[in-house]
Amino acid sequence: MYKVFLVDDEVIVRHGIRDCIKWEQTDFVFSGEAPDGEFALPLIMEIKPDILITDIKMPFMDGLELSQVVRKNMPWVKIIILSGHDEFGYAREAMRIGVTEYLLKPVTAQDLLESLEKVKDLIINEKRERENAEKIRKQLAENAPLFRDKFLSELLLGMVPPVEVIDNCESLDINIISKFYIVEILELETPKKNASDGEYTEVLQAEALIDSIVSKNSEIIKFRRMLGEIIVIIKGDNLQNIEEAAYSLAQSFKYEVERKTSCILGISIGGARERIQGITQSFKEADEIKNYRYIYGKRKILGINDIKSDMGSKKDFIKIDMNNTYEFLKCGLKSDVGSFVDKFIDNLNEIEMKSPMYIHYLFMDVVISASRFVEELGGEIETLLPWVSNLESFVAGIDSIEKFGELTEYTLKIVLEFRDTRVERKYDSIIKKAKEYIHSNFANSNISLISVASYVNVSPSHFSTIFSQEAGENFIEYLTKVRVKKAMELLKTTSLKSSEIAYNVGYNDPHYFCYIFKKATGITPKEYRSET
DNA sequence: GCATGGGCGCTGCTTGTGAA
DNA sequence: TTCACAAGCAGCGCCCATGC
Repeated sequence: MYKVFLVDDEVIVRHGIRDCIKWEQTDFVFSGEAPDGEFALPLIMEIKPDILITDIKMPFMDGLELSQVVRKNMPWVKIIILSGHDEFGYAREAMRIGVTEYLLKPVTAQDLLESLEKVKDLIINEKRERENAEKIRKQLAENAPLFRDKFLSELLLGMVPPVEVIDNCESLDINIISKFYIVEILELETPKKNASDGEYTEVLQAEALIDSIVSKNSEIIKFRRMLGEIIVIIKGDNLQNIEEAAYSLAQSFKYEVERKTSCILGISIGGARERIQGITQSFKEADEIKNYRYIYGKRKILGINDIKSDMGSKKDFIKIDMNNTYEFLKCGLKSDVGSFVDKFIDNLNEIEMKSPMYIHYLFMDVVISASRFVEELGGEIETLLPWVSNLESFVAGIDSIEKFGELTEYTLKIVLEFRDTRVERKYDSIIKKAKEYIHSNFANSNISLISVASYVNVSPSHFSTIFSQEAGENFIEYLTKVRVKKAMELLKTTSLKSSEIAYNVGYNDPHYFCYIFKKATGITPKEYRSET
């Protein structure tokens, strides 16, 4: 019910409104009346009505003055002005004050009820908007850690304009302002192969150790980009000090993590850069340095200065187009493998890059291209070339260009054979596209067979049939598998409640999520989280 | 308060069939 | 080969209850 308070100096008008409307048949209750503004004010303060109906011309305090005071002290009260003055000045003043309705006398019960209904709708809408805003605010607060990581990831990639960076940092309580920045990428690896061996626990323990170091230094912003990869942004006012701080910090991380856990920690350090945009530049350098860790060793702390000489020779290095291998795998013939590899080796001779380090690097690139290609065809490179699972030690055995040529030829032939066995599967591209769509949208609870079928331009029933045939499982089974896998990751790597994880992986009902999780894994989310 | 389980009903998915 | 249609069934969300 909405409380209505009436102010009018004419008794007849007051009684007319009070008695002519059958208040009990409406959503309104007549909560009080007064002959002028001054008399009305204390009553309004006490009764706290939802709607105030007031005449304009009254002794002591008129309707506009009263409206002004009420708007100031009780902004939620909606005001309906009754006036016998059809003058623009009054209406304009009423609008300036924020009066909701303006009615000209004489007013019938029907007119007033219509106005009251309009005001009621306004109150309901405002209430709904307030509730929605509160809900959104609450959700934002709950998901703040996720937003923080997402925002910082985008900052690294240069996707956020500087003005937005500062605004977002303020709202996320991140102190970003500094003269210089250095980005470090920390990569954690465990010797164990799967989660059940306690890999997660080891990685989480290592992260906790890194956290304890970071928490002692206010000049560091740290976040997790993905499981096992931590980004550290170091701030500093002085070029020399910030570089020293970055190396010293990296050593502290490495010492603590490798002494207290079985994790291997590799650290890539970008150059010191000025301005907020410099964070992206420093990150790009650190990211590039990551590639060199395959050459220099995974356990190393590598900075931009450590590899500058090698980066300089890259202009020659790029003469060998890395995409060639991938393109050859897509279109080449088995009979052409020999000549393709010969051409590759000729290029190597031409640019005089015969050191084992570069040969190892090139062979790795061949394997990476092959691996990418096989995966796109739905296969696994380890099945075709078992030594890939121990690539580093395998590559270390390549000691000449001849050996490199021999192994490259063998690798390409195996992958081409595999490719030729797959060409018969004509739905591969549709299934692949569908799976990619599912992986990008599984968190959306509205994803459905129909939406995916529409995305790949196939009718739902036909899509359902070919998906089951080609993927070996039906659409729902696949979607559930993707969701449960993500949920397992979130359970182990975040402190989100299981209900929040349910929403994050696309289930609107935490209970149903729990049921599905148990069905898929044999244990409940809670039991899974507490497992070590 | 949160996680989980049981039950119920609606919705959407799967699958078989037939037509274009 | 692709699609539409229909029947049956599983998925999903909601409500209520229980245990921690």
